[in-house]
Amino acid sequence: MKRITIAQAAQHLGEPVELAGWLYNLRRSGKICFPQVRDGSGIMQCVAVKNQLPEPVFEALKNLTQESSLLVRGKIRAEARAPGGFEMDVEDAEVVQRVDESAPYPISLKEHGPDFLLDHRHLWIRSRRQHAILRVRHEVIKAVRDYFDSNGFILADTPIFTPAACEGTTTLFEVNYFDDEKVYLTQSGQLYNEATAAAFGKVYTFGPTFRAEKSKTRRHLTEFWMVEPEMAYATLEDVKHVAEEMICFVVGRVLEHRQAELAVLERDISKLETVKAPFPRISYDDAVETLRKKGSGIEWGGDFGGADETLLSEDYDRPVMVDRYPSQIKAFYFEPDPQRPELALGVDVLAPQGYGEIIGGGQRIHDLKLLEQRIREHNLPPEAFNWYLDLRRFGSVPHAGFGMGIERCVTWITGIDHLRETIPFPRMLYRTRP
RNA sequence: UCCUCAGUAGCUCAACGGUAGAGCAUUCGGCUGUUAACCGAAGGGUUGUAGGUUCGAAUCCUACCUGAGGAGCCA
Repeated sequence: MKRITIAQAAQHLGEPVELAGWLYNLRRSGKICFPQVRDGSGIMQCVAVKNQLPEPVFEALKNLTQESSLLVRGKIRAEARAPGGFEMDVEDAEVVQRVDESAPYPISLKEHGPDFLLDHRHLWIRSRRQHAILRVRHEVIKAVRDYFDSNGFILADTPIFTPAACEGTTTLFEVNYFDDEKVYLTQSGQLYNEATAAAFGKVYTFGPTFRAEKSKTRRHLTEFWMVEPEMAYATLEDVKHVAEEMICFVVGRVLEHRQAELAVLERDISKLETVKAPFPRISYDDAVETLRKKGSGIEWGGDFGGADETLLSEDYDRPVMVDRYPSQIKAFYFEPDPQRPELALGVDVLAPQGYGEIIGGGQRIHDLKLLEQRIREHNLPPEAFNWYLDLRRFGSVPHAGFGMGIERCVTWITGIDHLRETIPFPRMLYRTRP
């Protein structure tokens, strides 16, 4: 008998097929029962009728426990009464492993608190909502990679163990293993991206990133995934264009391929359909002025808080780009604005509906003398940056890039309220298990 | 690191100074179209920990532990 996935059911109506999965839920009467089987691709309601099945098969199904693994065989037909629109008439079934009732599956279909669910994350990811979120995550990552791959970018991965900080040493995880020097977990692949961009022209890195920030908010993870493109012979304007085009591509892909998942999550699709170029562009100066009119206490020279980002984004139906921040609140490598050297040629992209910053990037300093000066001003160890300075000694060119936090992007697109649900196993300040 | 809130049955919660309860889950019984099925019954508790106030504390006080939200910082 042919084994199919539930996602393939519509192509196999009326044929004898086998599903291999787990018991999602079971409703039963005396002589009929409705096991709902999930197999990772979907959920199929099955119907088992007592007088149409061998006694042991019916009894085994009728008394099966939640999340027991099983094989079911039968024919699938369209059925309006079944969730999903299809239903299998069970002709045979085989229990692979029965969950013992003395220690039943802990996650019921009722409500649970976050502490309990996070402790059971290894099981929680089986539930419908988590399943939908992680499938959107997969689509976002695939779309991001497809976008860069089809626009001339080379994937050039950067190291996880790094000898120096990108943006300061306070938020680094130290690794005590290497004999000759202190090594840290990467907080950004950007410095290495600049090297690979000078080798390949347009590159991106995609991987995990670590920040030892004592952050306890719904927007932070200590370990998160970031995609970082970098382009040689590029400016701030190129970054804005690529960021805008990439976001539109990613949102379009999710709308195209993940309608079912967005429906499970009850995402208001109309809030995503308006995500089209061009995105509004405002300067930091104008943003501060707007915020002060809206009642924020922000002073020129300060960075935006979460509330400020929400205030800024609420005027728009698509992401907004804010550029030219004061250099003092940006990393050492930002190119100064030639018209106003106190400003950095950096841009942040703020997602709509208060989801905050999803992209940060800009143009890098390409002048050797200026970069050396900035390294001194930031009290960074010059010897660690010697190779980085080589990039300004050997064919330095204007170049630019950005980083997008995958989890923040998925949080926005799925419309959920906490980014911990957008990664299979979140790592947070006080949570490293499972 | 700081501020706020919360810890009661496996889970979600109620009881707010006077005998610790409900729904779900589990077990048993009933039901041939259920939709987080329903109906009946049963088992299930050192109220986060330690001290204190009181005739009496889940309830009030103190400290600690754990978690959540937020600030700062960031994607």
